[in-house]
Amino acid sequence: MAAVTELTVGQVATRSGVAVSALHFYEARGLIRSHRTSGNQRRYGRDVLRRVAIIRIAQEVGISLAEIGAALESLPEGRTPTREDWNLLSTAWRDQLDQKIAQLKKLRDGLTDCIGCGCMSIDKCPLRNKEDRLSAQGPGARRLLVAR
Amino acid sequence: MAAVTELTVGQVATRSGVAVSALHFYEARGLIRSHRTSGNQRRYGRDVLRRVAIIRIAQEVGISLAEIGAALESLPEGRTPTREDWNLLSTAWRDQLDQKIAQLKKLRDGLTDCIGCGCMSIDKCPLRNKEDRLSAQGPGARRLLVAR
DNA sequence: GCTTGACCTCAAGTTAAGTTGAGCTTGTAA
DNA sequence: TTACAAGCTCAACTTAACTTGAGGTCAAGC
Repeated sequence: MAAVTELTVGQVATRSGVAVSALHFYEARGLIRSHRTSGNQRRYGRDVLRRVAIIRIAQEVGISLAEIGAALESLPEGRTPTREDWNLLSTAWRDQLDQKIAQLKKLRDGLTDCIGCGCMSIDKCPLRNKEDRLSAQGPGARRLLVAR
Repeated sequence: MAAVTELTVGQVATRSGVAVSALHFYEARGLIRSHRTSGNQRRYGRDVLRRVAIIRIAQEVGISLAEIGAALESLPEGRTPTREDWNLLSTAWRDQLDQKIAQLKKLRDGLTDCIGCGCMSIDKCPLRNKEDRLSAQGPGARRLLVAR
């Protein structure tokens, strides 16, 4: 064990808590990169750990891999985020998280208001009316699922 | 147009804002029920509107169709919720929503703390360490977050 | 030098929640 | 009575994020 500069997939998997297959997958999606040994095996620099950590955090925030990839890509030279970059990314992602939280809170308040009210009787419930409004928006109105 | 007691799929779709195909799907999953005309077309009682409204609300809370089905099923006689039942369901679901909100808040606070900190150096970040614990749950796509 | 565990590639499977399409039947308004 | 919108069934497709498996290679310890 001389220089511990290079990591195998297995080592990255162990240290990051992400399956080998997931790492392959991220690489195929362009989220991480590796170079190969003469025997065609992947070797990673240590910065891959940071990258993977960022990916997982962003995923928890609810960001899709595609968006994460775009965010990383949009960094100058597509580099692994420095501390400065990370501030930008995490701030943006925190804002998204804030929005999501706010949305869920609104829904919860709706639910709370509904408990014990006459909602189920007919037509009065704010939650249900919200539904109605959606259907009233034109012929063949369809409720579109908002992308995450 | 005598008794307006029975609804066709199309009518239910229009009034609930849910696509016909989705109604078929819910029926296949046992979430709603219909009876058939002599010509094999579906007819629904009006209570289906209430059921569908409940299903959509629960989905928005982040409950899966399977869980929604189980909840409805667990009602005595598998009936469409009365106001009393609805109180139970909505209370339970609100609690789940509360938990989800709390979880996201924790994540946000973690992100906030991380902004500008030395997280990216190595091993110190609370978010990263949390990740380590969080690995390995099961095959297939993992739904980490609330949809929408 | 051989065995064994870690790797490699590529294709196909998985889950959720529906949608889309083909081919055929019903119901209703003119 | 006929046209045509609305319904029916069933299979296959969709997206995201991976996992699983088959069939074959690499590397390291004994």
